[in-house]
Amino acid sequence: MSARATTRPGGRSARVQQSVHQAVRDLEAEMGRDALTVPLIAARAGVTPSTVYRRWGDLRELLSDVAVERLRPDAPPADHGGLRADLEAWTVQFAEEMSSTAGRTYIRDALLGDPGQGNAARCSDYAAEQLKVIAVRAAGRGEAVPDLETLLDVVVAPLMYRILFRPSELSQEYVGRLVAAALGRVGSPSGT
Amino acid sequence: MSARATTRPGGRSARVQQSVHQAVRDLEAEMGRDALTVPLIAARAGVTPSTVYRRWGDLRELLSDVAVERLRPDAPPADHGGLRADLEAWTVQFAEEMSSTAGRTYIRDALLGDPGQGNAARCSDYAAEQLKVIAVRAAGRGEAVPDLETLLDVVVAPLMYRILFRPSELSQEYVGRLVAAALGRVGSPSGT
DNA sequence: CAGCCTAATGCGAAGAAATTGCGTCTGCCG
DNA sequence: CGGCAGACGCAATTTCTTCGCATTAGGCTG
Repeated sequence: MSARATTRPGGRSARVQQSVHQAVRDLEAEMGRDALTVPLIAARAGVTPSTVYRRWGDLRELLSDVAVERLRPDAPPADHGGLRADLEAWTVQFAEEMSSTAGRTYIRDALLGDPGQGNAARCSDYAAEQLKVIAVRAAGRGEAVPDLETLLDVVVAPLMYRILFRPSELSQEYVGRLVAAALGRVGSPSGT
Repeated sequence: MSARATTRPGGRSARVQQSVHQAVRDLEAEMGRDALTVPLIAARAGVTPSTVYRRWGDLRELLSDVAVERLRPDAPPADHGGLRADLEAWTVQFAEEMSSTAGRTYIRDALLGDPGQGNAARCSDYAAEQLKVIAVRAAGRGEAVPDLETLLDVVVAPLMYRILFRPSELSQEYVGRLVAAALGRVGSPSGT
């Protein structure tokens, strides 16, 4: 289980978590991610190392928590008036963010320090939520929309696979082809 | 770059690498992966910790190396007489191996301790090589075969995405659907 | 085949990080 | 207002990590 705020926003636990997360972000920007250590972060956050170890277990889990937080979308997908436009815009932005050096690092961090796969699932849920918004919006316009599972399989999965396993450029044309493939599968069966 | 045998098979370096790799496999089986430490592995391998640190840098990279080694296919894909049968058989086996607890751990280890993405790329290359064998074999029979990039996008990527990000069962029916989707895309454009 | 040369390993010490027990304090709840 | 549970600070201990130096194995040349 990840360390989430279990107390109210004003509580001490919440303050400590916020302070530690902020320390991670600051130090990451200042000295680079590989220079991070628990004692260093703790000192910057104004807490003792043992506090960090007790709450997060180890550095990997802490970084995983921070990374997931950074991967959370900050706004609903933009509305471009049509399913294809919405999908393409969202996918291009997604690909850019995730394939950047920082994005890849966050994904890897999120995947790594993650005993129960919970953080990885949250990453996927973020994408799924965004896609669902697009899908519902399109359905409201009366458009036929691909299944959510299909979108994840056809659009998101290939992007993430390339980002994680096959360092290569993700051209806009390629992204467009993925979206086209998804749109060609309206109504396809899904599920595992 | 990963620590590979740069000397001849009989050299001392090669012996040390083999010994350390074997120690990792043994200890992983005996005490569980989370109990592994560099000093522990070094002691079992009959070397000093500093040797391990010098050759591999840290525990993550060592585990990454061992994981990639374990993910290497031990045999070419079986020949079932037809493209669809070959693809389905290979994909089912791939999905089973990779979604097992051990498989997931190896994938994560391979991804993690990997500065230049080299080990992750090797994982992808393993799958690509196997698929290429199947594709060439089918082409030799005169069958129309999907592009290799398409196979990776449509078959491998969704499997890996689900394994890494969405802990769920991979039914044989689902695998069959992925293969069917790939076969329906014979001659599709590819590339990034 | 003998002897040198490079590179990797062993060893040991010093520094840093991780783990743990115990006392204290915060803040929630009766 | 006072108790109680959980979280935190502190400090000692253990373990891991890094580094310089000496040694040795194995390749390479003459």
